[in-house]
Amino acid sequence: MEAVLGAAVALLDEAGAPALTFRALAARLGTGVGTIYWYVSNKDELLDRATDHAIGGVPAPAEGQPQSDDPIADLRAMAIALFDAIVDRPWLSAYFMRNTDVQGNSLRLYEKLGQPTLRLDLTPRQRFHAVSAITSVVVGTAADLGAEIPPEILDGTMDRDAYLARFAEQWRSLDSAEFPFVQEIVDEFAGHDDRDQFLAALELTLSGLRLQAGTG
Amino acid sequence: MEAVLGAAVALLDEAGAPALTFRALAARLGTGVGTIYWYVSNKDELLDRATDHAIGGVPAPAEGQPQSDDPIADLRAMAIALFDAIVDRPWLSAYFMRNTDVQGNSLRLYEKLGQPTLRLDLTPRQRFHAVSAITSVVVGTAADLGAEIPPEILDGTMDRDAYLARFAEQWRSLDSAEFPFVQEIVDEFAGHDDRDQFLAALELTLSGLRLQAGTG
DNA sequence: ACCTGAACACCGTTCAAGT
DNA sequence: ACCTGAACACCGTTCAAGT
Repeated sequence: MEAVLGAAVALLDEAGAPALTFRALAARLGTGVGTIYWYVSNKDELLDRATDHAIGGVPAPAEGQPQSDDPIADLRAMAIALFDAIVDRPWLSAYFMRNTDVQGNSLRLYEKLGQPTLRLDLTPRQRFHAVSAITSVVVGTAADLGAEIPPEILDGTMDRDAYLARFAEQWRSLDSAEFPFVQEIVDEFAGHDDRDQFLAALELTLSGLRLQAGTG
Repeated sequence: MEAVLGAAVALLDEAGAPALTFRALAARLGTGVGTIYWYVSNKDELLDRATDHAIGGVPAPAEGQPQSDDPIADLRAMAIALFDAIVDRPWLSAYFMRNTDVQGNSLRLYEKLGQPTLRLDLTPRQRFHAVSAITSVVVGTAADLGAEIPPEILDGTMDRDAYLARFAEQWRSLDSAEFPFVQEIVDEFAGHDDRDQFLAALELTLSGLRLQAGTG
């Protein structure tokens, strides 16, 4: 079982979700396709378990210094740790927290992410919504970061800047009376860094949360 | 072409992404599979165009009363309109804004979503990040809303409350010393409404944004 | 310019058969 | 209890051939 998940994660890391097929997995394990079905009842469960296996390796930053005096800072640190894990493994975003029945590690990470909210002056409902919001920012931005990468870039045929520039050029050619906003942000888009984009989105949510908790 | 996209959207609406196959589409159109490849060069492009086709039907709430005196309120209205559109058609979330080359309607909607930020006191970069953050909240929460629905529920075999209750029960059985946060929010989770969750996440981002813009 | 559908190389999943 | 791999019913995509 451990070997199956390890090989599955390896395949996903090497070439993304499409690379994980029962045949490829069986070949890597040196067995037949049927064998895998003894450990896992279908592909969804395979992906759920592989995702949870990978999430198990996400370092909990709160491990060393259990908690700072600022819960918001702890939330930020956890969110960034999760984001970094997903950036390294874009295939994670599609299956994270999909089924906590099978995803014990994901549930533990969810707990870690939520604990700092217990030190904020919020209702249970507000805490639940806050953590959902943060998770959604992390998974949402990390997901379109993974989706954004077209085959041309992975090939190395075209680099990311050139890819963005192509869009930027097309956007610049739009009528500026009809597309004032797109014109306004096209330069930002052309040179944008995904991590900055994520951090900015996270900061908006966190400052909204700080306001809601009446802290600072 | 129009007919192809119409039929594709119909298939997606009826049974989700897995239902859209070239064979099913050809059958519905009364032609051969090869025909579709004359209009579209592969499945990704088919999904991009179908998504954009559907996005074209999203009502721009700013149409009637072009803008209120509160840009934040206009942002909220646009975000909610987009969320509602995606809730009705969960398959949208995976392809929205993936390729604006082909997605003219999506770009127009992105523009509409961004325009209110022009009336806020922000830098271009802040405007870009704000709209990205809002888009990410909308798509992120709407996406796991679509993913959350397992076959058992679509069948009608089990209703949503019972499904959530099953998880809640499992969560309640966890050690409360190790999982204090999960224990704290389990009741909220069990009865949660996805729309409320989205609205709460949106509100956190918007209030962070209002703070950043120094308005109100 | 537009359509056709057989053919190819893949999938996930099952199952009778083995140890 | 665990493994095997041929077989089945599907995919997306191509292409020689038609109008």
